[in-house]
Amino acid sequence: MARPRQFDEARVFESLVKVFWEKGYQATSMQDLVIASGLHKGSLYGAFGDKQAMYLAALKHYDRTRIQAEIDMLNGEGSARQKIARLFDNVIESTKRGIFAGGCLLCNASLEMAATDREIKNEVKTTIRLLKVAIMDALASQIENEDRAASLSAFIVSAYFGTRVLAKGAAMIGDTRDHCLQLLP
Amino acid sequence: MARPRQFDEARVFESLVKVFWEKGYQATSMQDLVIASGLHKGSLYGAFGDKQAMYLAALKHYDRTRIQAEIDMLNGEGSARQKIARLFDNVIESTKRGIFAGGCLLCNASLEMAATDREIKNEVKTTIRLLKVAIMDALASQIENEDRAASLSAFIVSAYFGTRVLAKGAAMIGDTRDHCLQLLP
DNA sequence: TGAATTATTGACCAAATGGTCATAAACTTG
DNA sequence: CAAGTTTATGACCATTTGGTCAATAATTCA
Repeated sequence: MARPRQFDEARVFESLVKVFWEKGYQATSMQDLVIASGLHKGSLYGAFGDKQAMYLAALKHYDRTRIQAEIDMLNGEGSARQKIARLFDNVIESTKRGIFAGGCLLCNASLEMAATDREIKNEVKTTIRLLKVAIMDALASQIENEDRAASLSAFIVSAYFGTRVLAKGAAMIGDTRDHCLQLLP
Repeated sequence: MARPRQFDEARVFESLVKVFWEKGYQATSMQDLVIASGLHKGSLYGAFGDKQAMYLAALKHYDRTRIQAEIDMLNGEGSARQKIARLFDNVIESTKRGIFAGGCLLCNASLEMAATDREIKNEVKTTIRLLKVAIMDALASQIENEDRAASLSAFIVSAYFGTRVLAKGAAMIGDTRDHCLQLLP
């Protein structure tokens, strides 16, 4: 063994997430990352490799905290209605609280990076799938037909990401939740 | 009067749209714009002012061609069902044809630029509103309750943009259309 | 034709970009 | 402690960035 890391990895991950979440990949400079993380440039490159790897690490951290929290909620107690409602309520609430204008790093990554970076596309794909499965399981208790539950969950994911786009441009999120709920029995 | 423009403005607009559509704002360099447009750097700056203005001009051109085409379709002949179905079919088709992975410049602009550029946020906002109104009018023939038509149209816009996000990351667009149609009488 | 006005061109620039590297520091194990 | 190994540091680098500008060319109107 040798000299151990002196920085708190979790805290560094968190700072990278915040910068990329707020500014996106291209608009974030190494300067931004240095300032946000408090580390020196060399340390960042030593720990991650390059800027793309930093983004990927940040995205994965985001998925395993923010998105996983939604999945846990979907796997928890409550009716399907309650769970789906809460999924959208969380978007509405974060928009109101102004958390990067209600944006979502996963959603941003899909649009900004999935077309050009294979690894990120993979991460996006698998995380979206996990979210879809969690929704499907949540619906299972109330929708017998498996195919119907599958396609309905895909649809809810779609509507969910749509709110994330609209949150930044126009404020028309409110109705999306109610109409999704109308589709439930 | 004096020396007139020598380049075909429409063609230049179109080339700017394509570059920004494919790469986004930050990832597009002036070099890219110079190559795509065939103009020299000085001419571009002379005609537009700066890079942000080029993006805004490209976005407006996109809105007045691609988005307007959807709005025209919504204002045209056919039942509400047919029109909404076609809205989503167009996304599915462009995804299959590989047009920038089914992406949408308006959607990208909302996520990448609306938070930092007031003018672009405005353009995004008003265009989304136009789209929503067109959908509402299309629904009017079959939905009496005006409030219901309004909120349903907001919802469809949301689902529509969601497909644009998913088109890049995962392929789960198909079901969205059908579920939207289920909401129609 | 010539004065006035605008467009075109491409060389040029300061600043910022992502990334490297030699050196110093800190820790583990024998 | 000393050898060995990893991390931390910040100066450094080539390249690219968005943007400017003076010179030239093309056009209009008197």
